[in-house]
This record gives sequence, C-alpha cells and structure tokens, in this order.
Amino acid sequence: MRTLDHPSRDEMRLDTVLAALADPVRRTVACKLNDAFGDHACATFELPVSKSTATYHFRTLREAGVIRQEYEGTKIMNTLRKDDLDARFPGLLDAVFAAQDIERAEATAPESRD
Amino acid sequence: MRTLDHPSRDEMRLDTVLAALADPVRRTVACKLNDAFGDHACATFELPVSKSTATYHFRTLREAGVIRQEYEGTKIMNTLRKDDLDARFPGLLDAVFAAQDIERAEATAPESRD
DNA sequence: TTGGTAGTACGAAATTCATCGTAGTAAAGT
DNA sequence: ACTTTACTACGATGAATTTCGTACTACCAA
Repeated sequence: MRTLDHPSRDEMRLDTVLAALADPVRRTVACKLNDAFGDHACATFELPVSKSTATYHFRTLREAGVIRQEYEGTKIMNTLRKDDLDARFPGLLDAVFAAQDIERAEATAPESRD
Repeated sequence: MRTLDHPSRDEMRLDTVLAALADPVRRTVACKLNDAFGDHACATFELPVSKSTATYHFRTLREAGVIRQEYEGTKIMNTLRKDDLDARFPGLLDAVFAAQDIERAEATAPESRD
C-alpha cells in the first residue's frame, strides 16, 4: 500500500502554510474541501491547470500540512486538516476562507451601480 | 512633497496580502509595527538584508496594502494599516500575528525536555 | 552652499515557482 | 493477462521573486 508523508502538527511552519494558501489554485482546493463533506479525489476538482501541475499543487498543500492525502485504490482522497491547522494556528484558516468568500462575492456581485 | 501610492480598501487582494505576509522579512516588519506604538522609519527595523532589498520589501508591503508609508522630511514613516485590513479581511491579520507569536515562542523556548 | 541622511531606481544575478509534456507505476476492473 | 484509471516522477522552460551594488534624489542642517 502506498503512503504519503505528512508533517505533524508541530512541524507545520507559518511560512509554508501562508505560501501554500497564497496561491489561488491551491486556495481553491482548500476552500472546496472546506465547503464539501467527506473527502475528494484529485480529479474531481476541475482546476484550470494540467494534471501534472495539479499534482504539484496538491503536494505543496500536503507538505505544508494543509491537506491530508491517502491512497484509496488508484485514487488519492484529499481531506482538509482543519483540526490540526486550528490547533496549530488558531483562526488562520477561518480568516483565510472568510476573506476568500468576500472576494468571491465581489467577483460575482453586480459590481456596484454605474 | 513626495507621496506614495497605496491601494484603497477594496483594491486590496487576498493573493497579494497573503504573499506579502508569507515572507519572513516582511512578516517581521508587520509584526513590529503591530507591537510598537506610533510609526517608524524604515531604518529602525534592523532587517537581515541590504538597504535596497529592504526598500523592495517595504514597497511590497505597501502595494499589498499592509502598511502605509508617508514621507516626513527625508525619512519615510511606516504604519500598519490595521483598520483597513480588519475591515477588508476580518480576523486575518490577528490570526497571522497570533501564529507568528506561537512560532516565535517555540524558537526561544527550551524545546521541550531531552 | 556644502554635506549628511534616508531613502529610491535601475540593472544584474541567483534562486524559486508554476507550468507543461512525456513516460511510468500501482491498483482495480474485465 | 490485459486494459483502464488515477495519479506520480522527471526534466525542461519561462516567469516571478529575492537579492545586491551602484548611482541617484529630495530634504534637512550647519
């Protein structure tokens, strides 16, 4: 059975977590995992990048400690490490997701009157 | 009188703010401005980089909207745009500063028993 | 007006990051 | 046993980031 390395809680670094969440593609992945229930294979995300680039972004998120990746047959199931992140850096993830929601709302909103 | 451009609240982008705060040098600057009262000239920060690199980091922070820079004679006074950031992305700055404190405490702590 | 102070602008180099295509692999299905 | 699925590893490439030194500028002080 194939397994993947994950940082423990206290191995998580703020630098790495912030850098991971600074990228829009990766933040999209994290947000979707937060919104949805359960876990999700990489292929279900419909990212605007090639498959190999997607692999790179998932690995970056995993190595930062943002997501957990576990093989399930030929698929990899991804889950948000919300509990671990919340324990390590309280409030950070929620603040980022809230900020993301704010920007997303602006993008779809009628852009004020004009 | 020289002036510098700053993004308005609604021009602030999450991408840019997170990228600005992901860098350790820049996060140090932001944290120091948060801890200290009043404003501070660039030269007072004692950063581990050259003067021109420091200029680059201050500009990056300003263009992200994290700090405000205003000329005062030949000096530039820097202030944290806490109110603006809090209005734009509530809780984000505080979570980052709290996380930074946690890591800083670990670095100086006796690294548990061994 | 001459000098010092506190910064910038510019160009260059080194590094890191994001991207891709191709080729490969482990597990599952048939 | 063969094929398909879902992904990875590797190498390459171009873009962005971080770094620096040198030269410059605006302002202040003597």
